[in-house]
Amino acid sequence: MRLTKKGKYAVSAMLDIAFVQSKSNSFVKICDIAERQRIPSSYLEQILRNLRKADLLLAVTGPNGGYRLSKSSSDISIADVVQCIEGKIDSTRCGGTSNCIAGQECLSHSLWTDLNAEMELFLSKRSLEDVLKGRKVKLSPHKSALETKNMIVIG
Amino acid sequence: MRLTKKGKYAVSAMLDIAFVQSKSNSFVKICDIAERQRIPSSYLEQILRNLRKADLLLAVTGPNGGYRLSKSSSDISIADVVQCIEGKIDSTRCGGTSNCIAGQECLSHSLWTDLNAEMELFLSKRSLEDVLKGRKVKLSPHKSALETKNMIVIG
DNA sequence: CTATTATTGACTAAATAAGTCAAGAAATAG
DNA sequence: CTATTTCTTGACTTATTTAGTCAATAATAG
Repeated sequence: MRLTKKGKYAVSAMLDIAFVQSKSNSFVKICDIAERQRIPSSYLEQILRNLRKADLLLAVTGPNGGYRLSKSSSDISIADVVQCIEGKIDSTRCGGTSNCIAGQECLSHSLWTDLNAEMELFLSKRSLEDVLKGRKVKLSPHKSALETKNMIVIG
Repeated sequence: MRLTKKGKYAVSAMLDIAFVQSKSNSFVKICDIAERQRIPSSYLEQILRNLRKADLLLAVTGPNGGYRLSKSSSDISIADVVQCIEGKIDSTRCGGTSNCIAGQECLSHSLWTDLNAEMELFLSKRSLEDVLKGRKVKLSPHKSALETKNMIVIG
């Protein structure tokens, strides 16, 4: 299981949407998420696109459009989000074929697959809601231009 | 905690050395490890160099020289090896400063640090010896040139 | 119609990982 | 002492992946 900036952006974006939704019920725009979460918006486009294709998000085009979660934030795990973006990554040397070396499964093979399973379990036990509730969400104490636009610091 | 091919090569090499040592007590040469584990030998040089600098290996130059573990295979964890090669990597967006966004710790911050801790724990609970014992080590059933050179398939 | 917002896909740039090389230094067998 | 074996070092190249950009398109509300 790989974990890059892209996957973390995705989680941040999903948490942002989940949070906004829990307050207002309106659709959330790419540019707003990008601004709050400090993610390049054209990059975020790509990411949300994939989350939508995986049916984790719903999108509505046009004025007052934007994104919403496709289901409750308690029904979407962090693993769902990460796997959608990073893909099913196997962490073995052989690419999961067990043909590591000269047609044999290597000794470290199960070490890596076990580690992988461990990570997946960890992330699948945590829903967006769990993570949101894990911390008090508060407005930033600073008063920058961004923050006055109802900035939510939920990374 | 990052985990690249390089780190996996390192683990394979350490397991190889641990295994050979458990049988013969002789020093293990780079080129033999490289051949058995299918690791480019000039790349492996780099890797073993780092393991040696970190005092996980001892090296002896000259005829009949090579490498040995600096301590018992039960006293070297997979985490030791991986961290030596990959470095202490933090998996947060902020680089561990907790200044993720606008000076605030992001919500996902502890998610990533917790995941990191989980991985580190997993790998530090497993010594080279544990991994070696986890699987029957056997000679390859095929009879290639390589295998006849006492090839040990322990990846 | 017009403004707003997502959609798409091809593109570039930056970063990192993977691998190579050549010259050197240490140890030892003979 | 000398030749050989083996590790040592650091700079180098190449390949791969990640990160990010852009411009044109489609959908929808008012």
